[in-house]
Amino acid sequence: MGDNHAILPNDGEIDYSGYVQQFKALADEGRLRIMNVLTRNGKTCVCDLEAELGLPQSKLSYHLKLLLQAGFLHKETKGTWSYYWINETVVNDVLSEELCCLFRPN
Amino acid sequence: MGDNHAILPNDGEIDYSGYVQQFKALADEGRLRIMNVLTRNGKTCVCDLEAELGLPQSKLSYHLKLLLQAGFLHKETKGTWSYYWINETVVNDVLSEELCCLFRPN
DNA sequence: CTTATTAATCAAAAAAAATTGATATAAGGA
DNA sequence: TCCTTATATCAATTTTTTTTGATTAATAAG
Repeated sequence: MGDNHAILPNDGEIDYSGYVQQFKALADEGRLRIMNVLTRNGKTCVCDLEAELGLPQSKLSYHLKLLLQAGFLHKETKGTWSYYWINETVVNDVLSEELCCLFRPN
Repeated sequence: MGDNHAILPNDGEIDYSGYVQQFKALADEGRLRIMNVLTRNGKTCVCDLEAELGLPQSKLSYHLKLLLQAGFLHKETKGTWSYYWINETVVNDVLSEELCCLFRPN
């Protein structure tokens, strides 16, 4: 029990569940491709993602949900359309600058 | 096909497999705990990790292999002991500075 | 009000990953 | 050499995740 307690938390004090959820969300090629398209194109509706990625609608919906739940995406619904875009704050808190342009904007 | 070709690769040009492997490696609480212990303690042998983490040996070996294959760890064998430690270069290329002290040193 | 469109949800099946206990390997010491 | 210790590997099982196709819900347009 050292003085670095506040800086280096002990193993027992850490709640890993949020990190696990985030890394799981990124641990899939389809979802990384979604992140990449949204990084390049900005706010996009599901139907356009469907066209751009060539993914069936229900599959896309499933993967978008995981990314959204992990906090990596924002979502807005307008009429029957749903738009998704990158939550830069969350992405930047997780990913390195080296991954900029690939999965995080700017 | 714009001029930003070199900076923003198109979806089709990206090989995601390495990224997927890396995020999969991090997408597990046991493995994040291993990363955290190694971040805090530096080079450690498997038997000490076993004791510190309370994981059965074959399970630990399995998870260490995944982290090693993803590039996040170095490994050195001395006699019957195997020592693992963080590959800071690779970790830093993937994770944000905010994750410093948790899963990446310094 | 009927029909078409967009997207989310659901349940079943398929695929992938993790756990377990046993066995194998390899080094070191008696 | 024989025994012990440290670690890796293997095969079988269990668990988790993903895929698929169908259904539902909600809006909009005619």
